Amino acid sequence: MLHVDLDQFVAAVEVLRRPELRGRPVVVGGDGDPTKRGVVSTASYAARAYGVHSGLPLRTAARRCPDAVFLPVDREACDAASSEVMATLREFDAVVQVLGWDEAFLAVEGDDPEATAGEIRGRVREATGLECTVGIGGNKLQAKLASGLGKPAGVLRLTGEDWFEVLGERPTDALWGIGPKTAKRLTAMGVDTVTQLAAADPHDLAERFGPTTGPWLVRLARGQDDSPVVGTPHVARSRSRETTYQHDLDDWDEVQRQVLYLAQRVASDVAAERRPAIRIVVKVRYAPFATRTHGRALPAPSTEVKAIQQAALAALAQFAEQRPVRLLGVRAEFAR
DNA sequence: TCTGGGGTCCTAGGACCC
DNA sequence: TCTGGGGTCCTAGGACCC
Repeated sequence: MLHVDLDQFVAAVEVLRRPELRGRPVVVGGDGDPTKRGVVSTASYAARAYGVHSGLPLRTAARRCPDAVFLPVDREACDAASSEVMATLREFDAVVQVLGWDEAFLAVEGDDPEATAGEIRGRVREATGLECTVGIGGNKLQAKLASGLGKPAGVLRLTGEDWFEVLGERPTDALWGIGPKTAKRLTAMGVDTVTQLAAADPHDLAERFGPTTGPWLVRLARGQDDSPVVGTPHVARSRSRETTYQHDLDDWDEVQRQVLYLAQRVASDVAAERRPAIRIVVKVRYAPFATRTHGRALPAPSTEVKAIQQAALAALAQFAEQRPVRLLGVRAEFAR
């Protein structure tokens, strides 16, 4: 099992077009203006040396690394580069599962995965000029963790044998699927490391985290994962559009107009999908950051702009509080 | 000078039914 | 003057990932 992960993908796409940026701190995110609201999508390794990383507010990034070049995300260029990479991966004799722009799993047979990994790195570089890291593992979880540890421009193997040697003493949020909230809850139970989580009682965790999540956490810590590599194209469950406003909206009529606009954009996405939506959900983030959602089922499955806008307005009407708004979102759900 | 945009999955609680 | 126990569906919220 291989996991291919492009190095600093969104920043690398910009460097490809502007070679003079190579080696420089490049920060991509928002609309490229670090004085506005927005976060870092990808920082080049030179920028990461200043403590700039994905998810960091752009304004903070500008303070930490004032000499960085700030750029907006060029979606079309990233789409194109990603397609080229994935087409290159599909030339190999393997089932390929794409995850977003810059990642893929490859289920490959063969007794020399390091050689295959090296070949993948070479072919991707040749075809696109982009560097990637390849993780090798006995399952998707191991391969995914391996690519993260092997970055940048490397090949690393992580197996059941060396799993605890490499990860055992690390905090639980080193695992794929455990974030800061879950790590904190685990710490409160006296579980700090991967080894400790692996030794936890699944029934005990089921009571605290639910019947699915609890036992899954233990399997995660043990490096166990039997999920298959799925090569069939991804079918979206939902489509959404959202906007964070540079200035909070304090006029509810304006909020209604913005929801209608977002609903119209979602409707055109839904129409392009050629699958009717069954439910519309409106998301409101009140200043400073409290987020609420309300939804409304469509009277009948539909791709119609009017029906989707009407459902969005009905969903908006369920919000009791008309306080200043920072963010609005509209999501359409498809039938399962 | 806080905290994007686009997704997925799971949980918990209430409604409803038998 | 008390009201069980399941099962299922729907909704809102939480957490996580890229």
